[in-house]
Amino acid sequence: MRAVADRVGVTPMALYPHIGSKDALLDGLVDRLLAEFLPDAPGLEEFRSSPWPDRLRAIGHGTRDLAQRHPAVFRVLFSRPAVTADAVRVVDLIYQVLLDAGVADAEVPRLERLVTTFCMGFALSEIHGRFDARQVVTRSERGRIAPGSVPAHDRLGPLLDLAPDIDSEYDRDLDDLVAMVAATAAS
Amino acid sequence: MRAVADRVGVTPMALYPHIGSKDALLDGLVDRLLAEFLPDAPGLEEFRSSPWPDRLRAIGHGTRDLAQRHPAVFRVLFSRPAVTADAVRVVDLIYQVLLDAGVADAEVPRLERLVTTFCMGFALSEIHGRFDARQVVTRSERGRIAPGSVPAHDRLGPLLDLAPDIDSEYDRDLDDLVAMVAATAAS
DNA sequence: ACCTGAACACCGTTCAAGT
DNA sequence: ACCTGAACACCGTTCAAGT
Repeated sequence: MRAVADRVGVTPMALYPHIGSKDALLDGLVDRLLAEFLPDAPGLEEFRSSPWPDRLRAIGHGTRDLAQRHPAVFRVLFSRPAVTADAVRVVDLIYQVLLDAGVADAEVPRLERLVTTFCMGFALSEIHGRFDARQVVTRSERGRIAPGSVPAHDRLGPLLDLAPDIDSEYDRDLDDLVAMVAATAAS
Repeated sequence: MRAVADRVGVTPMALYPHIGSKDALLDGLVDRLLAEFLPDAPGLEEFRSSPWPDRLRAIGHGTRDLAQRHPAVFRVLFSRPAVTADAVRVVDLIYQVLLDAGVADAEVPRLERLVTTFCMGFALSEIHGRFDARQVVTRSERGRIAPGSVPAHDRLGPLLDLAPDIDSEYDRDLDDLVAMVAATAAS
């Protein structure tokens, strides 16, 4: 609040009649985030005419890009249901992807939440540090754990010392998500 | 810090020589969270001997239960790589699930991150309010959006006015995750 | 060794007072 | 109508001083 007031060139208290509270300001910020996520009018036409797997991948990458552009506020997307006009437009794009994939109408809302939950969870993990290099537990670190108590680590061995390439990993994740949507549609 | 000090019956500053900083304290908290997540010794035996789809579902539900028991600290799991002994033990259980499912060794770490990212993202969304009732955009609210601009919402119609049953939705999500793991193993 | 008091540099928010 | 000043009730952390 105080930082915002500073940037506006006003005392913090002058903001309150305009924005109500910090929470209300964050609600407004989520709007802006989602509006930014939405392609502009010509981009939207092009988006709508591409095959659904491409659209699903684009939404996945868009989510991640949004998080990287706004790491400090991205997490508020988890605490506010998407109810503004732009939010509904974003959700509509995903609903349409699922409908075009052949997902049954009744399953569309659930799969929308599944897909966005994964993409948002991945983006949040990345910007907040869950995937940081330290996660790769080196063999020497594993040595400190009672021998035989982590059999899968022992079996995978040197594979675990490789730092993952998060970019290409996410691409493969989105491929799996596309396959899952297709499978759900077929069943 | 001040609240912790109060509970301990000491001034806030007395904590610092013991815990270092608030961040270090949160690191310790994550340990406790993961230790709590892990079944106790007899439970672990039983866990290890059950079929892998059951184990995957149990991990999914365990993540959600953990979040509900500790809503205020759950989010720190996103900002710290899992490096403690108990964290490695939890990851090992998931690696073993994937290995038993027949996932190729090289794909196991990626799928571990995919599965946990979804489960953690879902749990976080739930406790932070993203799935709250308001998310269901009623038709009257949609009326305020330019007609025809949300075709998928129009097509799905009254389906969207139904409040979702999050419990059974999560069960179906985990079924889809099991199917995805099986599909990845088969390919 | 361990703890305390005072202080520093912060927060979001209320409310009476100013123009 | 719109903004300000002072104040309230908070934060995490440092550092010299006490026992």
